[in-house]
Amino acid sequence: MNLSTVNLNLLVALDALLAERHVTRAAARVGVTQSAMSNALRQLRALFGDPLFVRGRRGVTPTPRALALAEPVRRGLATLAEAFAEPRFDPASAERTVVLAASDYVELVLLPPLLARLARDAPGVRLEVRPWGLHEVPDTLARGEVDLVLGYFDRVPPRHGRTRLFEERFVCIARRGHPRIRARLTTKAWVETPHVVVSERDDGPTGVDRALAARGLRRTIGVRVSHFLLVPALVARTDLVAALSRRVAEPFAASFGLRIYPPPIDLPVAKVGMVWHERLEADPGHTWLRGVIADVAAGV
DNA sequence: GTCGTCGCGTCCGTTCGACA
DNA sequence: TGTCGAACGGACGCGACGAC
Repeated sequence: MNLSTVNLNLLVALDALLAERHVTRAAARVGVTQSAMSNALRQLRALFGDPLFVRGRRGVTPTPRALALAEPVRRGLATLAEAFAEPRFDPASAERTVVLAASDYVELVLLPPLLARLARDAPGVRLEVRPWGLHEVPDTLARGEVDLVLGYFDRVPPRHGRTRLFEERFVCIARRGHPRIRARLTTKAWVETPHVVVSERDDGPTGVDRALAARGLRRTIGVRVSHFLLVPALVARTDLVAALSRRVAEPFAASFGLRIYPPPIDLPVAKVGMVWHERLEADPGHTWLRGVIADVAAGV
């Protein structure tokens, strides 16, 4: 039988007739008139080459052929109903790998509490983190190679969703025993001492540079690196200084022998967020994970 | 965008068979 | 014989679709 020539609504009618064994009640069950149900039965009879139902005392009685069709039709309709049902996501039983793109800074801040939460609530959900800078949304997100990007985003492409996660303040760091910087950090000493700068691109000023420029100041850049976690080690072994995210500076200060200073000028507050492609907007698993990340971020 | 065709469903009326 | 329920046919409306 070529299914493309069959009106599959007839199976719904057949299922109702098998359940009700009464044409009028079967019609009411499906939501059509008795006449339409009678017409459906006529088509079913032609399709299967069998009367399927014969008149009985009160209603109709199924033939052996109709009874044989009952279970396969019921199973088929149940499968279709399941396919059309609203998709659900059960974190406790889900098996899924989620690909994130994030800088080492975001990994340091978010991954430990996020992994602890996943281990507790969704042990089958695994994370794969790809290194990525802080400021730009990678093309891999639109291509489906990455599920979620975390960072500070200047611009988000169209057809992408975004959520703000937390704010980050900068502090200044220098090694203990630095020849120019003692108990207090002055603007003059900070600007004149060479800096470690974290930047994935070398063609533009950072937020710190723009804040300095607004005051007519310009700092000396000693070295540009691409990893935040490298900064404490470089500052500890050289006379370089840095403006660094507070959440990175504080955990490393004691072990690297660093001093943390409040910035001598007001620095902008960085807003860390997550970005995803619109095709994942309604995905139940992705929606759940975004909620978990937002919840974890609220506690960092 | 308009028009004709086709399929499908509704509405209404009629016929037929089973049964109390 | 009256009632109930299935089957059938005709008129009509509606939406999809192709041709122009």
